Amino acid sequence: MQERAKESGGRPPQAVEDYVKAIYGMSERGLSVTTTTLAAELRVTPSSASAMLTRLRDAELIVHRPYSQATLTDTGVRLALRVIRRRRLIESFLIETLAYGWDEVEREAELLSRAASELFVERICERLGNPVRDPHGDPIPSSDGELPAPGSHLLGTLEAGAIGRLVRVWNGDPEVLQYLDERGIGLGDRIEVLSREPFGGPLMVRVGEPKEGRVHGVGPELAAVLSLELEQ
Amino acid sequence: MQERAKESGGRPPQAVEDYVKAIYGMSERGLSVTTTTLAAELRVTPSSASAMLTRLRDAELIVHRPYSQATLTDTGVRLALRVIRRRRLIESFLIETLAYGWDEVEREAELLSRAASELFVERICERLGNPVRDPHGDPIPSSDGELPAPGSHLLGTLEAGAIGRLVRVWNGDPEVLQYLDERGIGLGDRIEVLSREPFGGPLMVRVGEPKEGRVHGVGPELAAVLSLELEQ
DNA sequence: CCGCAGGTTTAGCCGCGTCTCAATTTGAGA
DNA sequence: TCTCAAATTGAGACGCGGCTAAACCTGCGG
Ligand SMILES: [Mn+2]
Ligand SMILES: [Mn+2]
Ligand SMILES: [Mn+2]
Ligand SMILES: [Mn+2]
Repeated sequence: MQERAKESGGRPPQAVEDYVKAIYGMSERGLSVTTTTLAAELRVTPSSASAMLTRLRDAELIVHRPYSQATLTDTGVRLALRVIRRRRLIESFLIETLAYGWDEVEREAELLSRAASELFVERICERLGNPVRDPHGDPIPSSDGELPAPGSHLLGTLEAGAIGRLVRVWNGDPEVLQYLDERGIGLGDRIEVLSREPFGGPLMVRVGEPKEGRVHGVGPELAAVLSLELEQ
Repeated sequence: MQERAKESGGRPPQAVEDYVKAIYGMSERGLSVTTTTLAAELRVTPSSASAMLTRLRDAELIVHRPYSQATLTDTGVRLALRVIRRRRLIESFLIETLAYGWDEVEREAELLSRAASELFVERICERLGNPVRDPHGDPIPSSDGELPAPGSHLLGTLEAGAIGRLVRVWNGDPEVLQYLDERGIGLGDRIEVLSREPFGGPLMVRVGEPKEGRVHGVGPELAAVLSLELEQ
C-alpha cells in the first residue's frame, strides 16, 4: 500500500489546497466559481477543474450541484485560511528578510508555501513580529483562523472628497506594484479623491499631505485593485 | 502535452536529485552502490531503485552495468554537489536564523530544499556570510561546484597522542548531536586522544585545553562519525 | 561443473494530477 | 416547444514515483 500524505505533515494533497485557495480568492473578488472560471483561474482544462470539484464535494470542502456554482463549506473556508496564512507569511518573509522584489516573490512563495511546515511558518511569523498584513496589504489570517476584518473600500468605488490611507493592493500583480513603487506610492500613504472624470476617464487623486501631495490620474483598472481605509 | 519540469525552474525531477545525492553520500562513506544498498538507503524497494538506476544511466548521470555497481559520472557529481549545496545552506539557515533544533532540521531541510529556487539559496547564502561548512561541519560546495577539501581524519582512525579540532559530525543523527550538546562538545573544540582501549573498548579523549579539559570515553560508533582536523 | 539461493531486473499495477477528445446536459433564442 | 451552442462531465491516456510478484542472472558451495 502506498503511504498517504507521507511527507506533508498530514496536509491534504497540494492540488486540493491550491483549488480551495483559488475558490476562496474568487469568491472574495465576487466572481462566481464554476468549472470554467475556476479552470481559467488555475490555467487548467475544464475537465481537470470538473474532476477536482467532484473531489472537493466528496471531501465536503465545497457545496456544488453539477452544472452549477461552487461555494466553500465552513471546513473549506478554514482550510483556505490556513493555506493563505502560510502563503502570506512566506511572502512577507521573502520581501522583508530576504529582500525579494515584487516580480520574484510570487513564484517563490508559491513553491515554498507548499513545502513549508507549520513550524517553519510559525517561526518566521514570530521573527516578523506577528504581522497582521503582508507587504501587499493583504490581511494575514491568525493561526486560529481569524481574519482581521479590514473595513476598507476599493478606490474605484469612492466619490470625490473621500480621504483615506492605502491599505491594500489586490492580486499582487508585479507590474502594478512596480508602477506604484516608481511613483513613490506605498501602503499607508494618504490618498484624497479629487474628482471622477466621466466616460471611463481617470480618477484624479492627491497622494500625500493635503496641499503638498502629488496629483495622479488613476485609470479604472488600477482603481479596481487599490483599497483605502477611510479617514474617520 | 504535459509541460515538463514546470514549476521547478528547469531542475531534474525530485527523485533523480534524491537518488543522485544518496549515491554521492554512499560513495563518500565508502559504501558500494548496488540496487539493494541504494534501496535500503532510500527506504524503497529494490525494484524501485533498479528502475531509477536505469533511468540515471540513460541520463548519463551514472555508469552502471546491469547486476553491477553504480558510479556517478562527472555530470552526476556536479548535480549531486548542487543538490548538497542547497541542502546544507538551508540546514544552516534553519539552525542559525530560525533557531531550529537538531531533531527538527532534517525533515524541514529535506522538504524546503526540494522547493527552494537557486535565488532563494543564494540569498540565504549571502545572509549567512557565505559559510563554508554547515552546522554539522559538513562542507558546503561553492556555487560553481567546488568542494573545499577538508583533509580531516575520523576520530576512530587516530592513535593515542593525536591532537586536533572537531570539524565534522557525520550523518547528522539528531541523537548524536544531542548527546554532544549535552556534554558541551561542539564543532571547533580541541580534542586530544589519550588512549585506545583494546577489545572494542572506548577511545579516551580530552576535550578542551591541555590539562583542564574534561576526559570522555568515546565508543567505536561515535568515533566513526567524528572528524578532526589535526594540529599541524 | 552444476545447481541453486539471493541479488537484480522486468512486468504489471496504483494514485496523483494533468491532458485530449468525446458524450452529455443545459438553457436561451427561434 | 424545439434546437443547438456552450458549459460540463466522462473516458482514456500519460508521466511520475512508488509497489508486488515473477522472471532472470550470477557466482558460490557442493
Ligand atoms: Mn498554494
Ligand atoms: Mn500578498
Ligand atoms: Mn533532497
Ligand atoms: Mn548537514
